Amino acid sequence: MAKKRVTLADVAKLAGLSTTAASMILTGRPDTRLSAEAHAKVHEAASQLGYRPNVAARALRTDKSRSIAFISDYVATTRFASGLIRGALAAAEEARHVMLVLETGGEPAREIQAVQAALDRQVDGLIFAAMRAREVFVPDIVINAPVVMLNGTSARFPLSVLPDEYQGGRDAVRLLLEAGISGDIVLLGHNAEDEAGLFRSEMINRRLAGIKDAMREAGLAFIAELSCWNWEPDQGFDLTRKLLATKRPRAILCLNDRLAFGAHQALSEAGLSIPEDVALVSFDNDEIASYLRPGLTTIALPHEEMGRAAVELLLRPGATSGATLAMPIIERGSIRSPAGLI
Amino acid sequence: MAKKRVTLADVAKLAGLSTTAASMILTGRPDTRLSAEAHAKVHEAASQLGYRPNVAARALRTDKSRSIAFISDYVATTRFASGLIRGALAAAEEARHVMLVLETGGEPAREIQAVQAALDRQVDGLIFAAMRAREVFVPDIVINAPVVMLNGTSARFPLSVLPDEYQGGRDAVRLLLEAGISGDIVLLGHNAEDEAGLFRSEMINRRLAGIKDAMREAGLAFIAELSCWNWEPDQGFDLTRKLLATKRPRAILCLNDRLAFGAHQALSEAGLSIPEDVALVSFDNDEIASYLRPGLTTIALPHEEMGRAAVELLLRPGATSGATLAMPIIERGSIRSPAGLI
DNA sequence: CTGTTAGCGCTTTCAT
DNA sequence: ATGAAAGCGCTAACAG
Repeated sequence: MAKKRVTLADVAKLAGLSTTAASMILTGRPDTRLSAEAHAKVHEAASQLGYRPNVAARALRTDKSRSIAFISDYVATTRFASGLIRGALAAAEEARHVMLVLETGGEPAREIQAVQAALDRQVDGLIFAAMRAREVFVPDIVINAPVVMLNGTSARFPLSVLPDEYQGGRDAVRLLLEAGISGDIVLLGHNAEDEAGLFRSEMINRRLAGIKDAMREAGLAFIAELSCWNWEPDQGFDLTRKLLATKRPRAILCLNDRLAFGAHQALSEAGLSIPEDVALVSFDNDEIASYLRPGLTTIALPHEEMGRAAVELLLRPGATSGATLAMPIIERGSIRSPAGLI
Repeated sequence: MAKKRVTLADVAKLAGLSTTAASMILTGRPDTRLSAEAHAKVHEAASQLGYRPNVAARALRTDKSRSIAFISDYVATTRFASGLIRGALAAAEEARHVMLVLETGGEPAREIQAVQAALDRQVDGLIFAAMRAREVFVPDIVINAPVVMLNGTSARFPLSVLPDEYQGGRDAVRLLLEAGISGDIVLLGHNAEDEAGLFRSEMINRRLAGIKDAMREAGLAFIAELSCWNWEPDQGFDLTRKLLATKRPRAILCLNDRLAFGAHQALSEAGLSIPEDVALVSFDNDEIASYLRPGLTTIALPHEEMGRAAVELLLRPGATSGATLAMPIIERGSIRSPAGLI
């Protein structure tokens, strides 16, 4: 048992050639001109022996490990992460790279650990993914490898992959307008402190900017702006219920789907029907958006595409500018229920 | 720029010692007896230079890469994956290992690719995580490293980490009984084909076995068993609505939270209140379980603990038996609303 | 066109 | 108690 691993030397010996020849043939270097016969023999020997190159040895020699690191603050806390990882994984696989996943919890000490762990393994590049913050702290370590920021930005590293929040904001308003809604709209989730530049400020500011510009251009203003710190269903519920005590909105524009979920609950409880009495739009395309009845019309965060873009950017040699990805409009039935929509 | 990486030789030179000495001191071998002075000098030099060992080189020499592979069929499709990954990541970090994450989509070709990619990188062990299937296909490749199955089993590899579905099933019934419910219970999600041994059969069979045993022991029988193929909210909704046309259950035991979510919608629509009119219990502790009003009482899948257990098992030298983890009872308000429950 | 040689950075006998 | 030297598996100069 524990058969010794087959090495390049074994292959070369079986093929009756030197390891050099075997190496060149197997790595498929174009500039070399070995006989077709040699090629055949080496490939034959390799597959017969089940040869697999030792990546550690190769990395030692070439400084290329065919692996990248995906370092994120949180991976499970938010449903966002999995889409990001999935997309990144798919792109890495296509490029025949392997991905190390590391989580830091946003703690500086763990960030340093993570970056060093990755660097110690000679990764070919690093992705810093942000689930929570927008401006990401990247430990002050010399990083001799390409870096791309995913869903975040950093002063040190210019390459970022971001969703087009501004346009997303505009689209949300446009959907309402196109459904013939021209007033009595409330905004749910606006938070003054965000605008002041605190928690996830940039991200939300862009979204908000798009919303407000579109509203202004249409000559509209919100009849109420409900703000809260925590964008969870219970907040959406409470705020909406309170709102309904004094106002009767025609539409509620929610800053994320979880808030919309809570609003949906409050609306149902009040006997209001969606979308006839009040329409709902929101952002993210959270899983719950499709669970509601009617389904939530939402401006999606293109997580999978973002993950994919980050890896492609990382692996493209001279990449010089990042990517801003469109947020797809997912129409379900919470604004209007045309034939064919759920 | 692009300062050359500092190597062990640099440290040794600065310390005025041989690389041998530096190596022994830095790796902290106990059996060697170098002078305290030598220790001090080497450590001093290392930290001054910011020395970091090259893991690839070390792996080449020692056959230990301090990395493990996490190979799963699906990572993003199910909300399960992230908990599993998160737990595994935490345990790996504590053991100073790094984790490669690979996704196969359950396709044999990709499974082979993934295993080889991992093996090529000399991983110290592999975890096969199953999100969909129970019995996992592991490609027939010689794997000279420990393997543990996570949320699945394999004929080839005996070490598995599984949730205690049987006890979980019993607990669900017990909760109903303890709330004084003693009849008119319906089972939602039972699927005859599962019992026949198809899709995720084993997992569900154990859960069902626990439920049925507990029911029988209490001298109870379901007044209806609603089966469906796809355990999603819309199915739960349709089935429950249909049920309500002819029967008035006192409780619905749902085989997962998404089904319960749909049942909840149908119940609310019918003007029935939870838990007073009908109680709800289910399984998984999906995120949505906490979003509902009242919150769903559910038997949780301990994903994070499972991920953690898998890594610990993998890294423990002589591990010989797997782990079966308890499914925690998460009491919210869908069976009864005692003071303090949401 | 092919083979020999010299390392990549590290650990580990084996001498001293 | 410490160091010289060999070698893990591979690739890249350089000869032949």
